[in-house]
This record gives sequence, structure tokens and C-alpha cells, in this order.
Amino acid sequence: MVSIRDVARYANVSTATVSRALRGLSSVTAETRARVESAAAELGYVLPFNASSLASGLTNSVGVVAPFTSRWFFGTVITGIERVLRDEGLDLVLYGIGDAESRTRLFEQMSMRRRVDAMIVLCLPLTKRELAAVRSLGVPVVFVGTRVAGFSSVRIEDFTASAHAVDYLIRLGHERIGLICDDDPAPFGFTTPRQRKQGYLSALHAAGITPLPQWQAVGGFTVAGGEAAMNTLLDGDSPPTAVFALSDEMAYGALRTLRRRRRTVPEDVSLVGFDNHELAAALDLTTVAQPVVEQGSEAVRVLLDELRGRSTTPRDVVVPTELVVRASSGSPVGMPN
Amino acid sequence: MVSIRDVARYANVSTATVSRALRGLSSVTAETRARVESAAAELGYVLPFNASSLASGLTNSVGVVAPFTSRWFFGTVITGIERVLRDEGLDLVLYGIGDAESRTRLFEQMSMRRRVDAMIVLCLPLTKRELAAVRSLGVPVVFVGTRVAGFSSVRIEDFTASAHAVDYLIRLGHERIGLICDDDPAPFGFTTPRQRKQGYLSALHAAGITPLPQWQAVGGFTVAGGEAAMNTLLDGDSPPTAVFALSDEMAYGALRTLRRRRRTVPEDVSLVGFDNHELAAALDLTTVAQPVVEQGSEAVRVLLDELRGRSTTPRDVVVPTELVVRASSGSPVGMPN
DNA sequence: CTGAAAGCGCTAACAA
DNA sequence: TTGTTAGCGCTTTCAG
Repeated sequence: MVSIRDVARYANVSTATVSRALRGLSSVTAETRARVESAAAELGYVLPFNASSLASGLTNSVGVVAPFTSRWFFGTVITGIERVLRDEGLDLVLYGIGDAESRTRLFEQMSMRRRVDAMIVLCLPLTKRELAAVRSLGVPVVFVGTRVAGFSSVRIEDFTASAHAVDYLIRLGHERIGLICDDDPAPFGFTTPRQRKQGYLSALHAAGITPLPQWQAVGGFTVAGGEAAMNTLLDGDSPPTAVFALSDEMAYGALRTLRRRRRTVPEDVSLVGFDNHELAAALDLTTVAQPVVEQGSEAVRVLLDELRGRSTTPRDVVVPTELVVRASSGSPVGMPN
Repeated sequence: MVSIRDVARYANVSTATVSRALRGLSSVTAETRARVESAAAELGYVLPFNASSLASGLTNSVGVVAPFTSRWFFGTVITGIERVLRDEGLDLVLYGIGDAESRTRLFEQMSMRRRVDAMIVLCLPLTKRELAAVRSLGVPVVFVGTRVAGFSSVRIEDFTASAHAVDYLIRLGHERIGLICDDDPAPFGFTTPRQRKQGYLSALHAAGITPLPQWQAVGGFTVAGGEAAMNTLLDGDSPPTAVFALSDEMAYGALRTLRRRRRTVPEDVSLVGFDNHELAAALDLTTVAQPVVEQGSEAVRVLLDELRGRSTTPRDVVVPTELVVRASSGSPVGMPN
């Protein structure tokens, strides 16, 4: 196995110079660097990660903790994260916690200790215990999608965005506006559902509308859940003429129910989702769009600022959302447009 | 920073014993192991990855190369991979190659050299050059979704599955069967599209049907592409009464076109997709289902067998597909059911 | 800007 | 089964 010594000999310099040249340190002549680089290329040499890491104390890796990797939102954030990390020459180590058991295990053993230089946690409000564990890592941590005291975060304004979407339905003339939400408290401790729900309530309140209990149904943030929830809503007393689903995926399920039960959209029921999921356009779904790739890449930028000492106080980056109006929403029948 | 020596002192053993106990080697008394483990827990100690790695020559990491992480298929495979890796105590390092530039960069610098103990490559037929580079890593490599000479693979039978789906349409009574496919050669060098297309052609051929050129349209494996392709198909001479889309996402786009152009499904046009994407059920799409999480976990199992010397010859694991019939397909109008 | 040499903190071989 | 000790292959002082 070719070592740094081979390269040093080949390029007629010391191993220290090889190390410096290959890491791009500025304290090397352009000419020397060129010689070292061509020697390394010639011999097919790259600095072995483990030896460098041991000597320098850095891992050149960032850990990403994600509850799911298969859901569109998470996969898309990860795309944004990965892209910027790789540009910076950092590796992305993925920690999935699909269920309670692996979550416990992850935070008990803290296998990322001394394994990563920094961490990004996706949409996962941590328990006090978990936060303490994460803090004990002693590395910069950025949260995406949730705000956590003492840490940086990148997120959207769930409350405001939801209120705005519901307000749009009110301005269309709707008075009976349903909600497809999640259990409260939500699984995994997600806080997003509650904030979006508060936005819904706030908008109704501002318009002087008192929401009836039968206007709310639990959809569990899945397509199947949205489907069932819409059935519940339609079966209630004085069913809503418009429905706000807290995620596009629940809205897809709701659309299926409406199709099955021969309700036309938006004439019988208007529907608004949340996310601008990749299929929202294909399904003509009005929805609250959030920049997802950008939240990932922005999280890395914030992280790098902390990692490289450019920033020392936690930052809270809020990225903008936008209501995208498509064909699934309109004024209730009998209203002028 | 607490070191292995601190733990050794605390537990009254040598550092070697601490190392053995913490790695779960069998050559340690249960009693000793317990003492070491509690000492480590007490002091919050885990074996630092870089030092262990340098001394042992192993990284305890597996590299995963994926062209996308945001697409459902890839995110889902990664879920399967991650889960098994973590159970085995291995880390997953993600290498995304969303564009040609990052692909080139990855295989030029081979940043995974000495960084991972093994690799999984997702759905990416590599060029000769890239294969040579990967081979030079000297670590086990498993391909998911493509078969590569000299390496193990986990995949489905694209050809057979497609032929079967088209044959189903033929048996329903369809004679004019369209195809929404991809460019040939496909972007990234994907081979899947061609194999599925061959399956389509083969099924038609077996039924004595000569496919007309206007029955084929390019959809680029995206929703928008599927939408456009379906428009093309409908505008052609003697348009098909059934359409086979090589991916569910293209089928979604096709559904949108059909909805917009007031064609009913399946009365006017039957539609069959491929993947059993998470939304296929919600959209009532008949499709070829493939086990996705399982392909990921199976790939890891194959990898572990090679990594641990249990297997030395490449294996080619083919997982089964299944045609899932839903409401988007039926006999052409005028046919008895 | 470059070189010499002393670690970085484990693991593996060997001995007991 | 456990302890002793010599590396693993760089990076980082510190000199020059």
C-alpha cells in the first residue's frame, strides 16, 4: 500500500510537505504543490482518512440524523445537504431512526461521538435527555425544521404559512373549513403539526369563525390517513366546503376519497395542502410551498460557519414559504368568484 | 478527553482488555466485560473511530453511491440499507452524484478510497473507467438494480416483469398498446429503461402485434415527462387504448393528461405503471410492484457475506416482482370483461 | 517555505 | 483469558 513516504520520496520532499500540499495549505510553493500533486496522482495516492483523522483530531464528516429517508421531504433535504458537504470535501454519515428502538439506541450509545465534526438533525425535536447527549458531543449542531434553544436552526414559519393558507380559503368565501392534522402530541415528538394547526385556528379566529370539532380529523401525515380523514370529515354534520391538509401527502389521500365519493374539486370541496411535494403540480393541488433543498444547503452553510469559527452565537434562519394556487381550490358554489 | 487508559484504570484491566470487551470479542469473561462496560458507560467513553480504524485497518463504514436521494426509489432503498448497516454497527457514508460533474469528481478523486470497507452502488451502470476505479478500491462492491460482471448484484427482472405487464394488457383485449419510456441511451447510462422496453416489445411480438412507432413516447422518468408523452400518444394516429409507463411517476403525469383531456380511465385508456410507488395505491394505478426496502437490506447482507469472507464468488440476487391490478386498467370498451 | 521528530489513541501479536 | 508493547500513517510543532 502506497504511503505518504512513497509520495514524498517520489516528489523529493518531506512527508510534512506532502501532507501540506495535499491538504491545500497555503504554505507551499505552487511549484512544490504541483510536483506533489502529480506524484500523488501518479501513485494513486489519497490521504488516508483514518490516519489523518487521528493525527489532526478531525473526522471531516458531518452526521445527519433523519427519522426517515424515504419520504420526499427528508430525501430532498438530504440532497441539499449532501451537495454542499461534498463541495466542501466533507463526508455525510447518515443516522436513520425509523423507529423508537433505533432512536433510543442512537442516543444511548451516541455512536457519532468522535465520529463526526458536526451534526444536522432533521425535524426532530429532541427530548431533554437527547439534547443533553447531543450537547455532550461538543460539536456544532444545526436543526432543520425545529427551533431549539441554544442551537442554530433552519426552518419555515409553520404557523404563519398555515394561517395564510387558511386565510386564503376564507377570502374565497369559505366558512366551514376542515383540517386534516395529526395526533396531538404527534409521533416522534414532531412539533410541526401543532404549529400548523395553530395557524389554522388563528386564521379562523381572526375571521370570527368558531371551528366545529367535526371539522378536524387525524390523518397521520400519510396518504392512507388523509384518505380516512376525509371520509370522517364528509360524514360529519355540516361538512366543510374547504379542507386544509397539513401535508400534501394527506391531501393526496383526501383527493382519492373525494374522487371515490364523487365529490368534485373544487366545486364541492376545495383542498389545500402543505409542502409543494413533487406531485402536487401533477395533481393540481393548491399548497404551501417551502424550499426544501435550500433548507438542507443552508443548514450546512450555518454549520460551516460554526465549524470554522466564523460564527459563535446560534442563528435561526427562516426561509420563506409561498402559497401556490392551483386548480384544487376555488370559491364555494353559489359565491361570486 | 477520556481515553481507553482511563477506562482501563477504572475497571482495573489493561487497555487491550478494554478494547476487546468493548468490541464484543469473545475472549473476555462475562464478568470482565460487564466491569469494562459499566466503566465505559460511567465515563461516557466510546472507542474513537479514527484511532481504532488506524490500528485495525478497518473503517467500519460502507459507502453508498446514489444518483439521487430525493426520489422515492432511492430514498427507500437507502432506508433498507441503513437499517441493516446500523444493526451491524456499520456507518453509512453517502455519496450523491446528482450531476455529471459530481460524478466525474467522485470517480476521479475516489474520495472513498481508504474511507469505506465496502460499497453499494445504486442503479448506476458504471463506465469501464469507473469500474476500474471502483475495482482498484479493493473492497467488496454490490450493485443494486444493475448486473455487473465480476460483482454481486441485487435486482429485479425488468425484462420479464415488463413483458408480463404488457401481456396482461393484451389478455384484457388491448391491441394498440402504447409505451412511455426514456431516451435511448438513457441519462446516466441507466440500463433499466431499455430492459423494460424490450419486455414491452417482446410481449407484443409474442402476441403477433407489430408496434407502431407512434405508440412510443419519451417521458424521461418524470411526472412532467409522462404528462407530455401522453399528450403525444393521444395526438398520434390510431392512438393506443392502453399505455404502459416504465415508471409510476411517468404514469402520474399521464393520468394528469388524461384527466385534462377528459379521457376516462380505464374506459378510454388503460394505464399500467412500474414500481408500486407509495402513491400508486392512492391514485388507483395498476403497476408492477418491486420490493424496494428489501433490495437495500439484501444488498447489505450480500455485502456482509463478502466482507466477512463467508462468500467469495459474486452473487446475483433477483427479487420477485408482482403485477398489482388496480382500477386504472380494464378491457377496452366493447370487449366482454 | 521546508524538514525532523514526536505524538495522535488505539489494536494485534506475543507472552504469560 | 489477560497484559505488554510495538506499531498503524499521518499531522503538528519547532527549527532552520
